[in-house]
Amino acid sequence: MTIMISAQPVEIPGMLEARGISATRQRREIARVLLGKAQHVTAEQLMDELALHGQAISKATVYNTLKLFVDKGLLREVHVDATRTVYDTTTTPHHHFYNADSGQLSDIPLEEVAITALPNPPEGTVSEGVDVIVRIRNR
Amino acid sequence: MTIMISAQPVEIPGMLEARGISATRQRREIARVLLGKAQHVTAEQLMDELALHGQAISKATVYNTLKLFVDKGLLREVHVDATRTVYDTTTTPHHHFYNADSGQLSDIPLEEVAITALPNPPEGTVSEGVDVIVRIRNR
DNA sequence: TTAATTGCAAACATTTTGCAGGTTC
DNA sequence: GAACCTGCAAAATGTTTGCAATTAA
Repeated sequence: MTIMISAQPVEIPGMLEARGISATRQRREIARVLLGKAQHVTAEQLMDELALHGQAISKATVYNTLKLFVDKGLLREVHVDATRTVYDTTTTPHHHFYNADSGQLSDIPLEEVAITALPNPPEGTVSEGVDVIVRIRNR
Repeated sequence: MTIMISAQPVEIPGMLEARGISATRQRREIARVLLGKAQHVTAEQLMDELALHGQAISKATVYNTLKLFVDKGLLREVHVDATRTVYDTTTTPHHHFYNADSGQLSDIPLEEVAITALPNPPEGTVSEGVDVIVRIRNR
């Protein structure tokens, strides 16, 4: 049996510091689990995942950290379901399929959607971005 | 002072029955407040509005009725904010501006958005529709 | 008169908060 | 050692549920 003590890449603390996030143990752990691969995760799924690896982190800290990572541009929130917030590790602009049957989200690369007409934002406002959600259902 | 007792159009009960909804007092009242004009309303706003007209309806019934109206195609749910469900009285396909500062939603008519490329839905799924949300911010 | 509907209060689920104790620089 | 961070438990929010009383067909 192999015992893995802190098998995290050296890059993680650096990546956090680069965003002005001090790299505490909990934040490194969450970064290791979440970042580095494209995925959509809820707070609960993250807590389960952490617990599975014997790295349980309190609810408060998980929520604090998710919010911090969103503020610092490491994560994006996606709202498709009224009940929970999904955190998306892909922070560059892109779109989503949302499977209404399974609740699953999947990414659509930006270049696969072409929007050739859009109205101007109302007076006094500026556009921050466009989200396209293609609602799908199992056949 | 004018006392208005049940100043609702005759059409409402008919509109409800046409959808297989029996027209109870509460449902007629909610239909009267909501339907017939394009708007975006939360459950709480609806309850406040009803209370304001001396027609308070219990939370359970408001939620039951909103869900019923959605099932029967009189309303659409919109999810832009993690915390609450917004009910949209416009049930035909269209898109939205979402003001992240004020939380305000506004409609974009279908024809003002042109999408000229979209990927095919994943194997085993079919598309149910496309929602475009233009996130805006006060200048 | 039988089934459907309502309303209350309690239950739920997710997220936030207050604060005491720990950690970091 | 000062500021920041964590974790617990409790609070807050929005929504749902169980069930007895009421209303509708």
